[in-house]
Amino acid sequence: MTRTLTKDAVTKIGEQISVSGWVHARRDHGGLIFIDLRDHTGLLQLVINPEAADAFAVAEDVRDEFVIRVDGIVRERAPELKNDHIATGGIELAVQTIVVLNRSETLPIQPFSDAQAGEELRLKYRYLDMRRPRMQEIMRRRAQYYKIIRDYMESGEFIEVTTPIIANSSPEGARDFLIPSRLQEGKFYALPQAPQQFKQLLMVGGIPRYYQIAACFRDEDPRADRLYGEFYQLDLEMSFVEDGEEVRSTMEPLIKNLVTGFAGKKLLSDIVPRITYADAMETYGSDKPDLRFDMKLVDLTDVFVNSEFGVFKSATTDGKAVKAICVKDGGSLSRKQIDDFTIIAKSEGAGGLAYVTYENGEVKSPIAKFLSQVELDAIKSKTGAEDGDAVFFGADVRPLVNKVLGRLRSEFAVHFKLKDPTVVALAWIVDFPFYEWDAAANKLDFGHNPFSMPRGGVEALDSNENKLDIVADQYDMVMNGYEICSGGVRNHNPDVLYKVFSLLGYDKQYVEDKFGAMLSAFKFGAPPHAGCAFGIDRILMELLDESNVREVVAFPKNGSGVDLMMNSPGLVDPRQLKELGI
RNA sequence: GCGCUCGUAGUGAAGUGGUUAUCACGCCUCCCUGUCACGGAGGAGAUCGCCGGUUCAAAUCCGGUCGAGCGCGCCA
Repeated sequence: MTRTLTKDAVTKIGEQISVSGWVHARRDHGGLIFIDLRDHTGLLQLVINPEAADAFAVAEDVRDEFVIRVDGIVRERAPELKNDHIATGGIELAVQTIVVLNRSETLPIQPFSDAQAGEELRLKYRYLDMRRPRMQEIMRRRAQYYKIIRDYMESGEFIEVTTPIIANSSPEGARDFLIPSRLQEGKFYALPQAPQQFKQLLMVGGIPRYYQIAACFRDEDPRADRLYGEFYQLDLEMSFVEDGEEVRSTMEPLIKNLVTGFAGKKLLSDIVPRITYADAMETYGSDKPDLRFDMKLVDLTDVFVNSEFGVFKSATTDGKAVKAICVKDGGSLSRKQIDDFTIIAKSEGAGGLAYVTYENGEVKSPIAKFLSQVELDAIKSKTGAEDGDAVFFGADVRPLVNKVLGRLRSEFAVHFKLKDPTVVALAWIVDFPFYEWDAAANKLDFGHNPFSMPRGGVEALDSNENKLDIVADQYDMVMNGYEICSGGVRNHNPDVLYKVFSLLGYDKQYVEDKFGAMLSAFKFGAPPHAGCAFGIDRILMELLDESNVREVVAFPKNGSGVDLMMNSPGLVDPRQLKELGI
């Protein structure tokens, strides 16, 4: 007999059917046994009467999560016996035979309990955790998400190309996963951190638009929004594109559709703002601001040029700044809570956290006595503070002030619950600086991506006195404070590529050694091109309201890079090592 | 590498110096013919992550260590 799904049993009243699944629950009344049979479509109540003696004997021994096949007659339940809580609650299966297809030991975790097991156990027994409805839902949602992405890219005439997984170590960027070569003893492959060079070579190869849901591998410590080891990007590149806006406007509708159509959330604004990196840092203190709430940073440096308050006055010269954020209802914060925010400010490098609060038209503040009335009035008018609000200050070198207040802005938003989970705020952050100052190494370094084209080309590289002022047509997309995409207009000119590296002290030979394929390819008519890559695990996490990327991945590694289920990484046989010359 | 937090039956939790370490779920045995979170009676199950210290007395306090989560560094 063909197998019937539990959800389809309702259409077969009076018929004999065969159903397979797991024993979800068993209720033994002594002379009558009920079993809730579960398959991927739902639950179906089985009724086993003593008259079916063989089946009854089997049912007495069956336990939760046994895998069984049952035959029986579908019958409608009497009105008083119907169960509204399940889709098949109007019917039940009067069982004739039960076959145990597989037994189950008592599960080490209870997937169907309200109290969910700790993550360590869930990952060790992921195949059991996956039986939970929530995990089942996430797997299906992920597949739908992939389909929407693929359909969009295909309709935009992007060509899917699979690039090598066994590739080369790259000198810049994240730590590589290395693979020793057996045939070329002493040499190594590496797993790609991203298909960056391959996709650029596809452009030279005349592929007009490329995309791939690409596996990327990085041996860096994870975070809640960052997986260890491997993760997936929607990677794409477009040829003959000289302005990043073309990439941004091409991809924006997909992301909007994922937000509204796929996730059913509201867009904060249908117009996705373009914010320069410089403006983002000045206004939000972050290059990935959460725009669901305002709380902008206000520059008050001018107010304190002649201040009596030394801390502020001394921060008005030499590239320093006095800035503030106004926190609505901030006056409700307790002394203890302000102390906790002060600890956060200090952890970001601030010396302290000055503040004023407004209550019944009066200013209350530990620093009020150092401030003139003119200054107090300016603070109030420039920040727009009202009764009940608090204004917090940062006074130090400008980038540090931005960073500290940017962090506090996010923390205040969490405290005052301003991050509406039903709303998604998108933004493009554009014009990233090409170089940045690496304070630890005391040298110039690449800001984002050495393969992007500095605005102005070679001339800009030569003419700019301060190399930190050079920007690139390089852009990130930000979703609710998460960086979800990074891209740029690429550098397809060998001379410019030599030049950008030479400013960091790398000679021609170094560039040729490391990027030989790209350099020689660029000598044979490389079209201008631009692209980007979306972090699709992270986007899915945010769209499905998960606070941890591991929740949207079938078999993630834990924070120590260990697969608790498979026990990887593991030891290998010495003979394998010998064969590899290790 | 660093910081913060956590680690108690199979699972999830309670227990902040003092009897036999508590509860729920799960598990085992018996009873039960309309349950669907079935019910009833009984039972097993914990060297309180590990090592050391303080104390008359430690799950509880202290030090170390291992593991986990979050954050920083890192992630072109």
